[in-house]
Amino acid sequence: MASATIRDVAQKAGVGVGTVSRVLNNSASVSLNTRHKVLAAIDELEFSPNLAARRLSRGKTMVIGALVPYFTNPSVVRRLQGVVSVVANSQYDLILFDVESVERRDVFLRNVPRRQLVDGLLLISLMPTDTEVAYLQESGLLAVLIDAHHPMMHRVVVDNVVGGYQATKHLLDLGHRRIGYISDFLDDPFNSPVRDRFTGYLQALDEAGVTFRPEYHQQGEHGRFQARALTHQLLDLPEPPTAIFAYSDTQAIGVIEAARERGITIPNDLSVIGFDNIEAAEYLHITTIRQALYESGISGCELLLRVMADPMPERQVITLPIELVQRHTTAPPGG
Amino acid sequence: MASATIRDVAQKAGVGVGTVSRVLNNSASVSLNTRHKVLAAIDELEFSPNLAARRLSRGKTMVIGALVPYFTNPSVVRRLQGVVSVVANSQYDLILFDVESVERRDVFLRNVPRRQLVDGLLLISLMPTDTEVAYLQESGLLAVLIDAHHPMMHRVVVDNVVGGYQATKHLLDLGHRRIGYISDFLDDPFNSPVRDRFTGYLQALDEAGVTFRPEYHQQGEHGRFQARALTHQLLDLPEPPTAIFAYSDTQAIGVIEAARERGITIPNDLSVIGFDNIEAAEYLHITTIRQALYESGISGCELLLRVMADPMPERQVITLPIELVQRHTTAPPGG
DNA sequence: CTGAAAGCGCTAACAA
DNA sequence: TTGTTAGCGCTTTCAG
Repeated sequence: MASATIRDVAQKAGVGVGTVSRVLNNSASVSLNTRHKVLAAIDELEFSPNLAARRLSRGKTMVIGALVPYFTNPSVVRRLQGVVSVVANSQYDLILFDVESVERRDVFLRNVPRRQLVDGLLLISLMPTDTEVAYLQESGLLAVLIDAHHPMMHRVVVDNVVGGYQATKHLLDLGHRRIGYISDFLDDPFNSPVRDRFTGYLQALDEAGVTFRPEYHQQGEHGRFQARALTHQLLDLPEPPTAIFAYSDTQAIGVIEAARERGITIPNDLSVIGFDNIEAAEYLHITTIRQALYESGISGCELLLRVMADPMPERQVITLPIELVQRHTTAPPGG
Repeated sequence: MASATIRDVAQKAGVGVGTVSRVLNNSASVSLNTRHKVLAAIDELEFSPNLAARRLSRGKTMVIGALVPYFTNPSVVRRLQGVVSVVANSQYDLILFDVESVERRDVFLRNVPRRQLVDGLLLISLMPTDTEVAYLQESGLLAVLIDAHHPMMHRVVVDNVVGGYQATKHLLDLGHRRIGYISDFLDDPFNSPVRDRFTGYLQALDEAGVTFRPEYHQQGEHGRFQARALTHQLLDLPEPPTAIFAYSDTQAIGVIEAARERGITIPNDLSVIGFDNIEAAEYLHITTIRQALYESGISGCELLLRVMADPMPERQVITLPIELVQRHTTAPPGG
C-alpha cells in the first residue's frame, strides 16, 4: 500500500540513495553490476519515484498546460487533439484548463505562472493582453499561442485576412454582390481572427468595387443558435443578401438551419460559406475555408517542447496554410 | 522572477513560517492581526505557494486524471466536456491521458497509481480487466468508471442492453425483418457496451420471432470509414438488410455515406439508426438512441469527487437514462 | 495563538 | 564509480 521510497530501494540493494537516483535518471556513471542490483530492488519493491518529490527537487513539473476558451467549440477540440497526440509521445503530461469567462481567464493567467504548476503553456484561440504577456514574460513561463496573435509570443497561426478575403472572393466570383458576414463580436479583445477575416471580407468587396453595407454585417456571440438568429435578421432585410460568409462552420450550420426554417433553398436561393472545415462541414457538404486545425495543435505543441528544451529569444511564428474547399452550399445567385 | 517562498513572507511579516502556512490554509488559530500582516506580505511579494512542495508535504496532488481511449471519438469528447465543467468549479486540476492502444493502456494503468500523479482517476469508455482493477484497488487510487462496467468499481452507466433492444425494436415496429447490426469488435475485452447492445438486438429479434442471421452482423474497428466498408458488405449480400442498427452515430454516418455511394435512398430504401446522439446526429437528422453523454461526465466527476472526499466502501452505480430520438433516417421498409 | 524544527522523497553537489 | 548530505518549499507536530 504505502509505496516504497528511494531509501528502501537503496537499503535493499545495499547502495546509497544517490546511486539509486543515478540509475533512475540513467546516469552513465553507474557500474553495470550495481545498476542491476538496483534495478532488481526496484522491481521487487515495485518502486516508482514520487513525482511531487522529484518535481520539488528538480524545480520542473514535467507537465504542460493547455488553456482553452471554450472546450465545447469543435475547432478548439480539434486543435487540442493535435496537442494531445504529441504530448502522448513526450515525457510530459497535459493538464487542461477551460476558461469560459473573461474574469476566469484573467485570474488564470495571473496565477498559473506563480503556482508553478506547469513548465510550459499553450494558449489556444485566445489572445492575451499586453499586460498578461508582460506578466507571463517576467514569470519566465514559456508559452506558445495557437490561433492567436501577439508580437511578443511564439505562435502558430493562419492568415485570417487572406482567409476572409478568399471566402468573400469565392462568393464574388460566383457573381454575388450582396454578401453578408456573420461573426463573433468584432470588438472582442481576445479574438483577433474575427477582425482579420472581416478585414479580408472588406478587401475583397473593395477590390470588386462592391460597397460595404453595415447592415450586412451581423455580429453576436459565437454559436449555432446565435448565428441562426442573426441569419433571420439578415434575411428580414428589405434587400437581403444572396450569400453569407459565416465566421465559422458552426455558425454556417446556424445559417443553414435558419434558411431551412424559412424554406429557403441552399445554394439556389442562398449561398453559404463557412470557415475551419470541422468534421460537420464535411457531413453537411458546406463550402468552407479549411485551416489545419489538428496540425495547428501538433505544431504548437512541438514548438513549445522545442522552446522549452532550448529557449529561443526570437519569436517563432509558424504560419499554416488555408485553402478553399468547395462543396455544395455555394452557387451563383439565383440558382 | 524567482518566486518568493513562504520564508520570505514570514520574514517580511515578522512571523514564523508556520504562521504563514496557517493563514495559507485558513487555520482558525491565527489572530486577526497577524493574519492581516501576513496577507499584506503575501500581497506585496506576489507570493503564491509552490504546488510541488505543498503536494510533497501533504501527500496529495490535487489533480484528477481522465483516461480516455480515443480522444478523437466525439462521444468521448462530449463526456469529457462534462468532466471539465465540474473540474473547473472544483479545487482540482484535470490531467488528460489519451491511450490509443491496448499496450499503452496496460502500461498506463499499472503506472499511474505508483507515480502518485493524481488523487483520483476517471476511466472513460474503458473497461479495466480484473487484474487492473485489483491493482488499482490495492494501490488505493480512487477511480470511477464512466461508460464502462466492473462490479468492483464505482461507475456511471446506461443500460446498453435496453438501448440495443430499443433500437432494434424501433426498426421492428416499423416493419423491418431484415435488420443488420454494424459494430465494433464484439470480443474487445475493454468494450462492454458493444456486447450489451448486441444482446439487446438479439432479444428484440427473438421477441419478434425473427431469426438472427450471422451474416447480418458486421464488425470492425470503430470509425466512419470502417462502417462504410462494412455497410457495403451488408449491401452486397444476396438478400441485403432493409435496416441497419449502427453501434454509434459515427458508424451510422458511415452507413449513410455508403448508401449515398450506391444511390440508395435513406430512409426509403434503407433505414438507419445510430446510438449516442452526438451533435452530428442532429445535423444529419439521424434517428438514434440518445444517451446523456455530457451528463455522464458530470455525474462521473462529481461521484469521484464525492468518493475522494469520503471513501465509500459500497460500489456506487449511477444509471443514466436513454431514449429513442426519432428523426429522418428510419421509415417502414420499401419507403 | 505562535515559533521552531522535523520531515515529505527526491536530486545534485561534494567527497572519497 | 559511489556514498553522504544539503537542500527544494511546504505542512505539521511539539513546545511554549
